[in-house]
Amino acid sequence: MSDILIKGDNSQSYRAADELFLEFERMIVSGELCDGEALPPEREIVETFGVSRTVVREAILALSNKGLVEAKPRFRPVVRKPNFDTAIDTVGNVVSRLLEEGDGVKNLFDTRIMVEVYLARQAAVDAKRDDMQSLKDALEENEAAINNMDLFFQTDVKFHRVLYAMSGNPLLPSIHRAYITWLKPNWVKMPTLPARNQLNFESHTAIYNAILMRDPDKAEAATRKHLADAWDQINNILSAAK
Amino acid sequence: MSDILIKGDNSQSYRAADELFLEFERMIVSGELCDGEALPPEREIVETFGVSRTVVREAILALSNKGLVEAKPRFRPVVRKPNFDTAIDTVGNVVSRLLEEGDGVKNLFDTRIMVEVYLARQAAVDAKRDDMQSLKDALEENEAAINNMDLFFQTDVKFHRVLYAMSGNPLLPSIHRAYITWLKPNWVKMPTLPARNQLNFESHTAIYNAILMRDPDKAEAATRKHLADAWDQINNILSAAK
DNA sequence: AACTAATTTTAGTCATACCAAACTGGATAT
DNA sequence: ATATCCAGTTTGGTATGACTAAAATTAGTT
Repeated sequence: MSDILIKGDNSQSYRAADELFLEFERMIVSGELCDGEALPPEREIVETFGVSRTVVREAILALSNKGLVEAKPRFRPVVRKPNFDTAIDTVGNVVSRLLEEGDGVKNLFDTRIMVEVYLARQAAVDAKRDDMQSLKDALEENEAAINNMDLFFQTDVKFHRVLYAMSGNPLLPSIHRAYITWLKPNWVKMPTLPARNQLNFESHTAIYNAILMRDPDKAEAATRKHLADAWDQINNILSAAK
Repeated sequence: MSDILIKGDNSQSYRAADELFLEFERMIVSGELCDGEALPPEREIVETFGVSRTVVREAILALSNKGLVEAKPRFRPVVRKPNFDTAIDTVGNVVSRLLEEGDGVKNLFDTRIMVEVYLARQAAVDAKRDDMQSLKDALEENEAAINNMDLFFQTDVKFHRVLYAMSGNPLLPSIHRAYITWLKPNWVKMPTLPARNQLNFESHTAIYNAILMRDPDKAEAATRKHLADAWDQINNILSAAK
């Protein structure tokens, strides 16, 4: 099952570039190389580690591909201490392509329903006062932006982001960001109408009210309806494209 | 927010290796290069594309880092058409290290609770007869393995896998695999006792029965209890290690 | 047909060289 | 003193050739 990982983990690296990569990875994760710091020049690394520039370049390239350094062409690679967002970005392109096949977008959207239904239920059970205030603020910003296309999208995203943040789990905001990143390409294709904004705002309100009333079932129902609407909108775009 | 992605997307690649990488990526995703097929020798690619071996090697390395080819040292890289499992493997090492920090494992485990609670509730609502049979089979295999440490772990994993598969969403099995991969290192450290296996089996039974009775709330409760137990076991290991 | 030895091919590595872009420090202008 | 500009230096991207050890292939043998 986990052949690939096992291989990657326990096999000694026979390539010098791999070992150098691991060394730098260790230094970055341990903080020996700080975030934002630039890597030494390639020729200096050559001297330090006694390997050829070929090896150094391949190691740096690997760091770049894994998102551990940010390497613009002709600039010194800058150390980026990895977090879950960068991890997601690392696979971003591949995932985007995978989503284009078959029901990829639909399947991803279904997992979003899964997450948000859970979050809504959970919020209805144990949302704190501060969180409810944040959610209310986001809701009001959303309402105020109904006639502003761009701003409405932003406040829409923010409302959901607050829901994710309310979980108190720092992984959830990263997951939310991933959903936005991967689903946005389908989203931006559709024309935004004030009428639709109004509908979405009302859906948000329904979710908020259900949570406020401490009614998990109602919160779930409101979330499902909202996301079902959203999917219809995306799906129209997708099927129109065919 | 999505600076990194935008940069990666719209900036023309000024590095020849990047362009070659994109060309191969396209060929792999489009199926022009089939899964399992070996890449041509480096020197042949040099001729075909009129670039130096340096560039070819860097492009291939990038493919390898992204999981689009499997490159054992000294062997020709083998094309691997990407799927969600390989995407997860690509970030596997980095994520593993991230999890080691702070409450990383706990946070990941909490998302697992989120997913499985949802799945259990959903199964209670709309599980099909075939799915229930699969779940029952897995449960019986699990019971039969109570006195066999390794086998119990396998059947334990399988029971949960059936739950993930019942969603009908092909992304969920990949997510399940990710959980196993990332949480297993903590799991294998603990001694397996028949008594604990018995407890876990009974938890599985409770989940199964709740789903069978079409009771989402009870299914959720049983799942939460089971995973809370599991977390206690993991947590004992984690805190003992400190 | 199966096994083994000799040969060829190839990935990994090193060294060197060149170019163009980025960087540096000092001179000049404001 | 600060900003601007220019020349020299450094550095990343690329190309080329060479060498080694391992893999793939072929030839030869049983």
